[in-house]
Amino acid sequence: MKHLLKTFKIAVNEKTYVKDPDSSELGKKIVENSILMIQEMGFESFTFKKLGDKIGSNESSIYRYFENKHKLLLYLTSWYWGWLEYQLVFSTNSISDPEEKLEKAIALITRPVEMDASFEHINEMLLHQIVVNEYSKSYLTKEVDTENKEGYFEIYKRLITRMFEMIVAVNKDYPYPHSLASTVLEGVLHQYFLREHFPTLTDCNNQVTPTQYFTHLVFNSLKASTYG
Amino acid sequence: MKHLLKTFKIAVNEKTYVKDPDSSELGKKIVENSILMIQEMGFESFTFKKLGDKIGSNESSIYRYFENKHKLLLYLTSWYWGWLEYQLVFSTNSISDPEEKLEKAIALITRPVEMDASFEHINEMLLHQIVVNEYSKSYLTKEVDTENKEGYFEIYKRLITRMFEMIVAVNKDYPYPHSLASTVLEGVLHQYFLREHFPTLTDCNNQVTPTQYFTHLVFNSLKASTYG
DNA sequence: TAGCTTTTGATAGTAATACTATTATTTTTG
DNA sequence: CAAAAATAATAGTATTACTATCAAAAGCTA
Repeated sequence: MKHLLKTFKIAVNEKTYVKDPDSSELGKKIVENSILMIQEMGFESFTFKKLGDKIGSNESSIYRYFENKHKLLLYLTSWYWGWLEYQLVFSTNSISDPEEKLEKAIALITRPVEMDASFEHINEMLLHQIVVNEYSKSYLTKEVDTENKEGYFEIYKRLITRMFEMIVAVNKDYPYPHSLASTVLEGVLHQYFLREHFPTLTDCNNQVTPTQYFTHLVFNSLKASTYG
Repeated sequence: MKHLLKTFKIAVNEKTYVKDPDSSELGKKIVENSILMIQEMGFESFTFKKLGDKIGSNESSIYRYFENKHKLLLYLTSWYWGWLEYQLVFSTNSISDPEEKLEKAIALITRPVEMDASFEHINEMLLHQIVVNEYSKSYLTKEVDTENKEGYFEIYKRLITRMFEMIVAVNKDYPYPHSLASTVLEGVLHQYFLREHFPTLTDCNNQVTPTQYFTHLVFNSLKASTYG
């Protein structure tokens, strides 16, 4: 995907970082290599000490950018959702037919991630893997309500709301548009996870895409006026 | 729910424990109080040391029952899925009509949990909360493939397979029965979570139940022969 | 380019976690 | 009652997740 502006920036909640990692080389190195390391060793094993060693920098320097690894995860995943939202808006904006628009939106949200050369220090495909494997951990915490109030999940919520609006535009009488939107957003991560680790629990594989499954799911839910 | 046999026992993978917690008073105390504590403070803050203090027992004694808290979580969640599976089989067994059977199955899986007096040391409602908040963490790990091979997720997989079979029995031409089954099982936990922490992202509330939403979702997917 | 500010690095230190090992004590049971 | 099993107590280790302090380097500015 090509951007018109070279200086285009994904805006994430400023509370996720102490110092904007986009503002320095070290900051970008922290983000770039944290993506590589979290994907490689998993969020649990990942530490700022190890990251410091890897980038030839000091643990204490990393703490000047992110309070802790939880906040870093919030930063990375917010960035991902912001990036996805940008693509969603960009590519559905001009479509006026509601069904076509929703179909396009589902395709975009469920498709395999492609690299985006606009952000040199971010490997979007690895970041997608991180979102699949770790995103739930960012909200399945005792602090979720506080953090929600502080706006850490705004982008994700906005994305779901956009899907909600597109669903309503197709069928204003469908009774569960919020739940359907959140099911798709969360469900697609789950199907990608299952395809990798529990292939017998999903139909998604080399022949069948998550896009086909979720398109079928959503449109048949919306066509129906019976049941429930 | 009443059982005919007082000695009825949910069978979980023996590898989850070092010594069967059902085999002693201390074991039952560990299980009972770990449920209370994990629900209260969250899995991350929960430690064997704190549990030991709470039950007036020693940390080292707890290690003789469970290798670590991850294994304890696998034990607790496996127990929950085993308990749910038992209820599912029990209450759908006698139903011959496939649609009615599937409808009953969805209702059971999506309904709010009721207490079961057969297991005195287990608070099923709190355990359900734990499954909602922590289950993903048991498989979103770097060890998932090894642990899957070792059978730690067998009961959950069997539950999904049972749902899969019921779906196929209703419509053998539906192209995504595995994905639909896994979406319902995982999605219902998610909807319960959203209802609690992100009410704007779900339609489930005091008026609308997860059962209604998922019943609608599944049956309209199965009725359709078009799309996708 | 000297001098000031900002950034980064190095070192040290703390409380807690997640264990393991050993030994002592209590409880069970044959 | 003795032996075995279970539990408790204590100590110890490596690692984590930080915080604090000070030194060095880089950048910027008069």
